[in-house]
Amino acid sequence: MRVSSVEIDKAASILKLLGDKTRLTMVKLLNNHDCCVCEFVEIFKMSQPAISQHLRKLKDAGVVRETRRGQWIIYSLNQDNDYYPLVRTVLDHLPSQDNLLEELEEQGLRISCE
Amino acid sequence: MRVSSVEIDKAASILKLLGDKTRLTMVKLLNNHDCCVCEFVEIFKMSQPAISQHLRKLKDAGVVRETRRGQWIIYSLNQDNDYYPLVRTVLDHLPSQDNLLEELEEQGLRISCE
DNA sequence: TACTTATATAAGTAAATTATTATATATTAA
DNA sequence: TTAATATATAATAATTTACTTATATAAGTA
Repeated sequence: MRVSSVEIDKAASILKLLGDKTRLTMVKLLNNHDCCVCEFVEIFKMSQPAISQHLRKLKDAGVVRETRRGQWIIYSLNQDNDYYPLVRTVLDHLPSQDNLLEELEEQGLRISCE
Repeated sequence: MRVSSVEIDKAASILKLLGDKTRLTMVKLLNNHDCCVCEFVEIFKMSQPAISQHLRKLKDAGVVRETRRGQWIIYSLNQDNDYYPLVRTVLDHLPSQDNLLEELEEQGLRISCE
C-alpha cells in the first residue's frame, strides 16, 4: 500500500491525542458531522471546561477547526493537513458513534445542522 | 473502504500506547524485524528497565509477543489479534526507521538475525 | 561452582495529564 | 443597558506516566 508518510514525532503526538476515549469519539463524530461545544457536553456528560480543553488540544494540533456561528462555535474536522490521511485511516477502523448524536436529536438538543 | 472495526475503548488504549515516540518507533521496527531488549537499549540510548517497561506495556496490550532464544528475549509484532489491522495501517503511514538498525549493524551490535 | 550477561520487577520521583471550580469574554435578546 | 447563553481561560487537585536506581531471576560460560 502507498500512503503519505508522517514524521514519527508528529505521528506520535497525533496518536497520543487520539489515544483518549473522549477525544477519539469526538473526532470520530466530527468525521461525519460538525458539532458545537454544548453538544459534546451533553454527549459526554462532562463539564464544559473539560470539553473545551479537549477541543483546544485537537485544535492546537491542527486536527480540528472552529468557526463561529452566532453564539455557537462549531467544530469540524480539519481535512487540510499532512496527517489527515493518518487520522482518517484510524477513524475507518472505528465503529460509528452516530448513535450518540441520534440520542441528542431525540432529546431535541441537537444544535449544528449541516 | 471496508476495514475491520475495533471497539472504541480498545482502540483508544492502543492509540495511547502508540502515542509515545519510543514505543511507536519500537513497533515500527518490529514490523520489519524481530528485536531483543538490548538492541532497543542501544537504539534509544535509554536504561534497560525503561525499555523493558515499554515492552511490557506493549505485551500486556497484545501488540507484541516475546520468545526466549538462549539468554535473549526476542520481541516480535503480534499479528494475531483483532486490532492488528489498525496497528498495521498506522505503521503504513510512518517512514521506515530501519536506519536505526543499520547503525547497530555497523557497530556490530545487532543480535537477533531473522 | 562462581561469574557474566540479558532481562524483569520493585520502589521512588518528577512531570504530564485530565478532571474540577471559579471567573472572564463574546454574542444574543429583553 | 442588563440578563442569559455559549465558550474560553486560570488555578488547582488527583491521577497517570515515564523515567530513575536497586535488586531479583535466568541462562550461558570459565
